[in-house]
Amino acid sequence: MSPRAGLTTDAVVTLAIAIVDEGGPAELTLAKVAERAGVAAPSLYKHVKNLADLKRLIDLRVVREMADALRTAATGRERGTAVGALADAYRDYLQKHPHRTGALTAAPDRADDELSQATHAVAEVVFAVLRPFGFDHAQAVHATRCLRAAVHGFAGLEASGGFGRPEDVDESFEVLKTMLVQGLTNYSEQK
Amino acid sequence: MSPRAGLTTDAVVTLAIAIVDEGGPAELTLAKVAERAGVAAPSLYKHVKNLADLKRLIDLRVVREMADALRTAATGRERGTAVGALADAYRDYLQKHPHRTGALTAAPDRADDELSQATHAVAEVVFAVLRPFGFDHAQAVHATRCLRAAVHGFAGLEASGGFGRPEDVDESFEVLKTMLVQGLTNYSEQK
DNA sequence: ACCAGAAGCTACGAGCAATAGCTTTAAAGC
DNA sequence: GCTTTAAAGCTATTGCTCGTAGCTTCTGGT
Repeated sequence: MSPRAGLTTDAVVTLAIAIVDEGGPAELTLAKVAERAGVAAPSLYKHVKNLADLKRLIDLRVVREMADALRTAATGRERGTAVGALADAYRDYLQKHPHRTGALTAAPDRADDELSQATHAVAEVVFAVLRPFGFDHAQAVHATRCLRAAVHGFAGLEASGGFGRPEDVDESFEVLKTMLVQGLTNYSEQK
Repeated sequence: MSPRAGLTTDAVVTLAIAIVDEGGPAELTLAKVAERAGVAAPSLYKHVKNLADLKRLIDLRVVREMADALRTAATGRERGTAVGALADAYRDYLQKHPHRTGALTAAPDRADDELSQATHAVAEVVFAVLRPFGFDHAQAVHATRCLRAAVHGFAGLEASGGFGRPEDVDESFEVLKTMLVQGLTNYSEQK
């Protein structure tokens, strides 16, 4: 089944992610992946359709990892605690892998079922966490968008070095979490 | 002073931004800019140091435009109204130019005075809007980060097509604005 | 032992950024 | 009005990248 038993698609993706993590998405090049794999560049096409496909596979893995991280963080917690844990997990992930922000920002191609499902899985976790707040469906969608936007925005800006000032970023994030929990509570009580 | 009186640096940047607006940042190439300018590619180097420099000039213009838009939106308004206007203006700008999100996400190089000053100008507007809330300096920094993160996150996700569901995005943004204004108010009253 | 297919290779073409070095043109000074 | 000078443009070239074509080699199954 696999002569030389060398590379696999997963291994290529792992090497590619390492390059992204080290130098950012712009540094990703098939030539560099091939070098790390100890292989000539064209050989990669046996495992990956092309560069765009490789990027898609990276996004897919990142989104799935994030979904897992969020699920883990949310289990066994409720309401404000769960929201806070979700936010912390999201931020932690991007702190550890700041160059992966793009994978979580890009909208999945509508025709890409695998990736669409993976991003859907992320939304599912958030939905589940918001359930105890008692939103109706439309409200839950609005609340999910707000939560995701705020946390993703914060973590993304932090990851790209957008917070230049010396003030403690952890404290800023605490303020944000408080705002969100209070905001969600108010939103669920009103109307 | 200018033989042929053809191109200027500003004109090159304008053409480049048009390309970004049409097809996204990945589509930007010196060859395409040259084609639109009616000039051979190497001629561009008389007006721009290199591709990275061109990208920096694009970012600079975008950040300055955003600062202007926010300033305009904030003038003559106060507290909640001003915060809402700021948020709307930020979102409006990225709705009209969805491919410019990157310019507002990237942290300015610390050594780049011009760009640093431009981003500082944006923060100044937000600071000014938050002044009536009576925050101390550290609080103002935290509040600015939260406000920016939430609005930028929302507008950025919307710009990249991240809100797939049919529910009204305007309404989601109204919810977010309400949360922010209430959150800022609470934050200013507590402690 | 053999054979089919997967995994690797070399060679090549096209597109892009960037540099070198030359030519043209327009503005400024006399 | 002519000359000078420097900016603005050009062609040629290099190096890097993605991607394809086509060949070779190794492996696993029968």
